[in-house]
Amino acid sequence: VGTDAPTILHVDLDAFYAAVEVLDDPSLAGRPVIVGGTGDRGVVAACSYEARVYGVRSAMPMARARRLCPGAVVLPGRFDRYAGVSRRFHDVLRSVTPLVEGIALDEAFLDVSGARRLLGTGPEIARALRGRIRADLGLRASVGVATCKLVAKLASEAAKPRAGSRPGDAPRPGAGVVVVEPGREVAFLHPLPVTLLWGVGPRTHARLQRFGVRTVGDLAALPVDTLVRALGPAAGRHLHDLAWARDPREVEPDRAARSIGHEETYPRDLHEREALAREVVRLADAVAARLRAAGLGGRTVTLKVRFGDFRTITRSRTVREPVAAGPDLARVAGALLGGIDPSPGVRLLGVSASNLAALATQLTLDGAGAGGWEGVARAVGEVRRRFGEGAVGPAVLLGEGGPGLRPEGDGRWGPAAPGEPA
DNA sequence: TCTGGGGTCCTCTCTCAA
DNA sequence: TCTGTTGAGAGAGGACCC
Repeated sequence: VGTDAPTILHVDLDAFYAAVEVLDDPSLAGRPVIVGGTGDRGVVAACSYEARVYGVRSAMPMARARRLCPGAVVLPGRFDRYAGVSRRFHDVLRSVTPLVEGIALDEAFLDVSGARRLLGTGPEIARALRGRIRADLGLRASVGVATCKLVAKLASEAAKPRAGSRPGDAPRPGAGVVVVEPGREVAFLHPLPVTLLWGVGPRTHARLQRFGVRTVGDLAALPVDTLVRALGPAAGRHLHDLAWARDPREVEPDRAARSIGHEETYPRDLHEREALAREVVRLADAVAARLRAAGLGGRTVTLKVRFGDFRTITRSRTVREPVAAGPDLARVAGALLGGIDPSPGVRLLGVSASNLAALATQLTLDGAGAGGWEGVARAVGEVRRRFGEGAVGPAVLLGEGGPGLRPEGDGRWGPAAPGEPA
């Protein structure tokens, strides 16, 4: 048992995508801004606090968001730009400690236990970080300081600004930094709504409501056995521990990816096998490009199909040797597609690779292994790097508006509206 | 109201081998 | 030889997160 509790920070940029858009176009300041898929099937990826007053939330269908807030500025999003800002954000964090675990573009945990001697107390580091993010990036961050990840995360949530209560109201600034002192974790946690806990989504919440659980305190009062019966052993025990602020998870700086995939929702359902087969090639090509960039191959290839009625199935196959080349991925995924009846109409198609392993490049450069596609893939990567994503790609995609990957960001939150750049 | 795309982790079922 | 046990791995689905 350590005599000194760890000091964990959770840093979260406020309304990240929308804030970047305001940064790049100051005329948007103070207006409701919504970033996401602009087409009929798009969803909200992020929105400014001025939009939240109207009830707009992330993950909400864009059609509904537009109805709730007709005056909003709706933007398709520029993923590359956000990723660039995110890199600078993480650079700022790593200037404090190497123990930074990125959770998303706009969010990270820091273990500053070892930095305290040099840089001051947790709260002092938190305030300094906030200031540097504001000065260097022009963005606002909320920071939670606590002895474990869960409490730090909820503390940063508590530090966030709040939307006003009536349309047109200005947002209310948050505390910016919220500190939960060691020993105060349970008192902080128990009054909070149970839905704030990591792992309590709509389904689990519905189950918990049957036991009258509304707050984290209610959850903590439930016997573990009851929870295990209701939610299963892993989730039951885990949530019970969290409700008592027992969260031993460490900050892990270098988490390796477990899977790499691409999926796409179409503006209209696809019914024809040929069109779907072409899409599988395109998605496989996209996955292959990212696998190669990471120097990885996948042994398991999964095809995901969502039908018009939203029923979703996956079909997967595990092969002996990791594959990374587009044609190899496409062959496996295409075979899986062959076992599926597309006649009800396919809304979404996805291809992903898992069971990842480092690629044995030396063995395959001369085309001796992995189907002989490695050399070709290398050349394709080089041509795309020099001449753009559309410069070269699978022949089957010719006449489909260019063979290559779409630029990152386009369609990232659903199909674009007609007339928008595709 | 009509539901994105990037993922992670867990559970259940089945098969096969020891 | 027959039967039961166990564990690993694959495959499918589901819940959840940002």
